[in-house]
Formats: sequence, C-alpha cells, structure tokens
Amino acid sequence: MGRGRIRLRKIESATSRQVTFSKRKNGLLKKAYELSVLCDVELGLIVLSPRGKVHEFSSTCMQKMLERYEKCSEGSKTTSIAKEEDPKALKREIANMEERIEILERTQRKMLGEELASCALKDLNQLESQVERGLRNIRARKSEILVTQIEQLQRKERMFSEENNFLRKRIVDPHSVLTTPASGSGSLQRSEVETQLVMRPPSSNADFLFNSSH
Amino acid sequence: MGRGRIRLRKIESATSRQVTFSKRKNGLLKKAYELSVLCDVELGLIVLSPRGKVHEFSSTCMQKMLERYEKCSEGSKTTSIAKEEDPKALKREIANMEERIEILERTQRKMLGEELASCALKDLNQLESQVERGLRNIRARKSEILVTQIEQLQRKERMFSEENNFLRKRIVDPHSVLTTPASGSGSLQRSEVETQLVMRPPSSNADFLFNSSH
DNA sequence: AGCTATTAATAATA
DNA sequence: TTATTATTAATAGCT
Repeated sequence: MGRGRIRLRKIESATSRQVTFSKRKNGLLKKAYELSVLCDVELGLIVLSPRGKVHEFSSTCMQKMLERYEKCSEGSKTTSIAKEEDPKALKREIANMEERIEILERTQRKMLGEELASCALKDLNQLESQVERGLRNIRARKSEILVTQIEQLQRKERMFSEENNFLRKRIVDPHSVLTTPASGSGSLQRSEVETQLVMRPPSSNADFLFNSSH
Repeated sequence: MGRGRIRLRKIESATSRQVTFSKRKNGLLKKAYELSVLCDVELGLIVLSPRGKVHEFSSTCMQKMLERYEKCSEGSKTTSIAKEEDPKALKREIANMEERIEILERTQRKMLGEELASCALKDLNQLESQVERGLRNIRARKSEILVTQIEQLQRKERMFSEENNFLRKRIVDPHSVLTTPASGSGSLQRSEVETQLVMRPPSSNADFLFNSSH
C-alpha cells in the first residue's frame, strides 16, 4: 500500500523509519483494538520503541492479561517464568523455612530450659539425656584445651629452666662456653603462648549463642 | 474493507466471529511482524482466543520482551508486580532465612557437644553455663511433674483406702449403712490418672528434637 | 479454505 | 508531527 511496495527489512533512513514507526504503530494498535472488540477476545500488544518508550494496548488490564498468558502458556515453562523466579514457589519455600526456623527456635528454647510446660515427662527425659551428653562433650573439650595448655606451659617451663641453668653457668665462668646461643632461636619470649586460664565465670549471658531474636 | 463496512462491535454470529477472528488475527500478527522488522523495535503481541488458546508474536523471546516491559513500566508499580510478588525481594528474604537457619543449627550442634573444635575456651565456658542452666531447668521441671504425680497417687491411695474400709464394714454388717455410694461418683477408676514413671532411659536417640536434616 | 469487490492502511511527499 | 494522495494490503461477504 502506498506509492509502491517496500522491502521487508529495516528502513535505513532514520527519519523515514521514525515516520513509518509512528504510522504503523497507530495502525497496529487500531487493528488490535478492532480485533478485541469484533471477536471479543483478550489481547495485549506491547511495543518498545528504540528510545525506550512503551506503547501498549490491552483489551483488559495489561497485568491481568499477562497473568492469564503466564497461566495459559504454563506448559512451555522453558520460555515462561523459570521456576526459580516463580513467586509462588518462592513463597512456598519461605513458608517451609519459616516453619523450620520456628521448630529450631522451639528446640533451642527447650534445651535452655525454657518453655518446658508443654513437654511430657518422656520428652523431658530425652531432652535431659541429650543436654547431659552435650554438657559432657563441652566439658571434655574444655579439659582437652586445658590439658594442652598445661603441657605447653610445662614445656615452656622446662626450656626456661634449662636456659636459666645455662645462663647461670656463663655468669660463674664466662669462658666455659664456646658458643653463645643465638638470642631468640632457642629462647622463649614470654608472650609466645596465649593462655586462657579463665576457669568459668559464675554466670554469663551467653548472647553469642543467639543472633537477633534474643 | 471488504464488501461494505462493518460496525465496530462484537460480531453476533459465532461462526462469522470465528472466521473474522482467524483472518484478522493473522493480519495483526503479520503487521506486528512487519513493524518490528521495518522499524527495528521490540514488540510483543498476545491474543487469547475465547477457547483459551494462545496466539502470540514477539520480535525476540516473549519473556525477555515482558521483562523489559516490566522494567520500563516500573513507574506504575500499582498495576505492576507488587513488592510481595517481586522475586528479587523474595530471594533476598530466602537468603536471610538460610543464614538464620545455618546459625541456629550451628548453635544447636554446639549445645549438643558437636563441632566444638572451632570454639575458644571462652566460648566453651559460656556454652557450658548455658547448658548447665538448661539442664537444671529440665530437671526441675521433671521433679515438678513427678511430685505432682506422686501427690495425685497419694490422694488416690487415700481414697481407695477409705473406700476399702467402707466396703469392709458393709461385708461385716450389711445393714449398718443406709445409703449405698453411687458407683463412680465417689469411687475411682483405675485408669483415671495416667502415670509416666519412666525415670530415664539409659540412652535415647532424641530424634524428636530434629526434623528433617538429621 | 478460496474469491473478489470494497474499504483501510500507508509510502511518498509536502 | 500532520495532511494529502496514489497505491497496495486487508478483509467482509460469499462460495
């Protein structure tokens, strides 16, 4: 139509292209409208102009249109919204995690001896043995650390003692030794080993166990 | 166009409407295609036929089209995807919850005496006092329950004893009493009180503490 | 589905 | 952008 045919390819002239875009866009919107009215169908048309402007027509609300479209083309999930992006699935996941958190928190409160009113005696017995076992392990680990530290200190003690003997001898007879032990190579610095011999505070708020809700 | 004009309103004849739909739909798709090529614009057209069939044309992938559309028309968030439905926000929430769960689980493992290698002595001390307190509370609650049950049993015992005395008297002298105590009103059924005098199993797998991951 | 008389769209132009 | 107009394209009413 018009004064001669045109080839179906991108119009080179930017001006001409802009003019054609404007005209044909209007034509397309009009035809879309006519189809929706004449045949009573739902229809959505979206045109994104190169400059980022949006032109659209929808027989109903565009969002509703798109929702129905998503629903209808659910079979071809490949091109449709990926499962990973599906708000429904994400919400389900969130609900699951909320439940999980709730359970974890309840368990933790019980282990700390709170909220025990709802527990039957049987539950309390299981809880008790669990916590007892935990306590035993904690104490065992503590002992382990302490023993290690003691051994370390004993080793240090021995070396200091030896070094002292050596130094004492040098003072009594400065010429009795040929080699001077290099400072630092065999000797120990006082701060080399960090000791943590705090046995246990009488009562401590163990906030480090929790994060936000406590 | 065609043999005379038509009014722009829903075509009454179902057959005629169907024919017109088919023809005009093709025309519209063709024009959409032409516009996209000639003017090099992104464009999407969706037609939902009354029977639920989907007809569509998109210059690129329809999903990409729609994504861009959502992005472009972000200003009108009212009709667009609500915040509640925004996959990005939902994903962020999921990430937070995952972290929360991770922390809760780590804490729980530590309270059960597992995974203590990473704990410093200071942490172990705090952990120990927490767990000790929990254990004390659990045992206190257990005692409470046991004491209650014992009291209940003692009351039962007393009542049974009284009833026995009464019955014994009736046997010795059937006419010494005027009223027969109504069966069940003052007497006790053996199964009325559930006792749970399991003191503590020597070792129990307290699976009830956990849900799925253990 | 085809056919074709008609109308509608639009390319070139201003 | 808008208007004009010569042409082509789309399609309504029939088969």
